[in-house]
Amino acid sequence: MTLRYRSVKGTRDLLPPESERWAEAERIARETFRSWGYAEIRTPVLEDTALFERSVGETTDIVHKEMYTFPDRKGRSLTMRPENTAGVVRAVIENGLAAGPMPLRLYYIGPQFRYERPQAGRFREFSQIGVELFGISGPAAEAEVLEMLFEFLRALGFRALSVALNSVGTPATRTAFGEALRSHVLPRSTGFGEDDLRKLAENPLRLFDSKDPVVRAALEGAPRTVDFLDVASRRHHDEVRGLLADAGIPFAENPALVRGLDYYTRTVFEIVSEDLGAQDAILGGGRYDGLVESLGGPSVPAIGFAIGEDRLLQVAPFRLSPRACVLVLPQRTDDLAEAVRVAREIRAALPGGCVEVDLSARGIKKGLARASALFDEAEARGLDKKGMLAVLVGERERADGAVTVKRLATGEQETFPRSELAERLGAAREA
RNA sequence: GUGGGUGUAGCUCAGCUGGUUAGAGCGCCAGACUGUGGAUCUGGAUGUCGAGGGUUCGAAUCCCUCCACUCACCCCA
Repeated sequence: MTLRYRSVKGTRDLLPPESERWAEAERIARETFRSWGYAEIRTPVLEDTALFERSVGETTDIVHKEMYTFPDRKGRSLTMRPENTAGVVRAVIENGLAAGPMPLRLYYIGPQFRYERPQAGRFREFSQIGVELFGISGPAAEAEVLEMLFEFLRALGFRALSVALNSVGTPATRTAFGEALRSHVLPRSTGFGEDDLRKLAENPLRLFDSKDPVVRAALEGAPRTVDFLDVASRRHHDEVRGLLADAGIPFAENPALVRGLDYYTRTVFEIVSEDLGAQDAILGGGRYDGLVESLGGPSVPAIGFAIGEDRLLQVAPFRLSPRACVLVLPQRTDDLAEAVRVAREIRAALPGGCVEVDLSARGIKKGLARASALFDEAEARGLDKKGMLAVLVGERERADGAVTVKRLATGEQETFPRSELAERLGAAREA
């Protein structure tokens, strides 16, 4: 099959009923975050390329080789955001929010772009649901953000997830740790690939992400980030763990956890799922106390996380709650106008349900056959199977000012005056 | 960027070591059937067999190149 047009590599169409699940997950996210005092922020997809080079880190792979960067018509270098924290921080500074009352609580939902080879769970256009909390340097910030996160995950039906936790300390401890790590690995680096040698030279922490057995072996007995923490970071980390335990949040220390973005300080965390492929991280986050200042704002501490919405939805156990559904079947096109009026009344009587008119008006038989097909798919489409009704509008009904209501699950049906429609359907829904 | 796998109808796939008009099931449309369902029967539409080139009397089938999809590395959500 040779299609003239197809979606761009790494992008995809989200079709019903999956698109309905996304909408529901986003609704739950908004409801949860709002109840904790977080408000939505929407920032542009396009930003100045330098913003990401400065924030995400010039030695990271994201900036190195994964950005959608291009010159606009005036020759300015623009980039489609590979993540949303940098844009949020830029917006917070630019609009004066960083100088306003703290804490500042924000969340976002939207598409992000990275120019990578697609594979299971990884796309060039993907969506993230993220949260950023500004202005709180104490461990209460970690506790709040993680407790809210777990409330959201539980609302999506997750039960067994645990968050992996580590501390990368301050930039100073990070540098010291990097040096120590390099001295440990360098003598054992024979057999390293080109990429790993580059990482060793530029950003040795990143070696922890490697799946190469040679690298893994070289990391045996390597120093750990926690051993290099300054006193304050050490205490901060201990307090975070205490607060998480108090809040009943399942977590596990992971000394090898090093996030891929350079701006993290102290706390970093992530959650992985066994039900995904090789790309198993469903969310990641951490503290970034220096980022606001380094992007030209005041010195404001901050913490946040980003959930990969595509991966989240792939493994989230929740299902759509069933909706009542009514199909109005005109016998012939002559009956269509009346059927549309009947449907209008039913919509008013059954808020939150769905009412469909069979616009093809191909006769009662075909209409009911179609209704049956819909009935079969009801559960997959998130419809309330038991409550599905067909409303027949034909010659006889119009002559008598009546409608016929048929319950699809049982086949029982009843004809009654149109004036009783709302009342009868209300009762039928209860039954 | 590197490697593996796969490309035949809307979907799932069959098509043996090359053989002439390219198939099945499901789905779709119509009729049987102008007022009662998931059934049945009949008919119909949709394919440059991923694309281009080569070998051959003859290619969906063999060879080459390219493209797309997919999985993994890398990296991350």
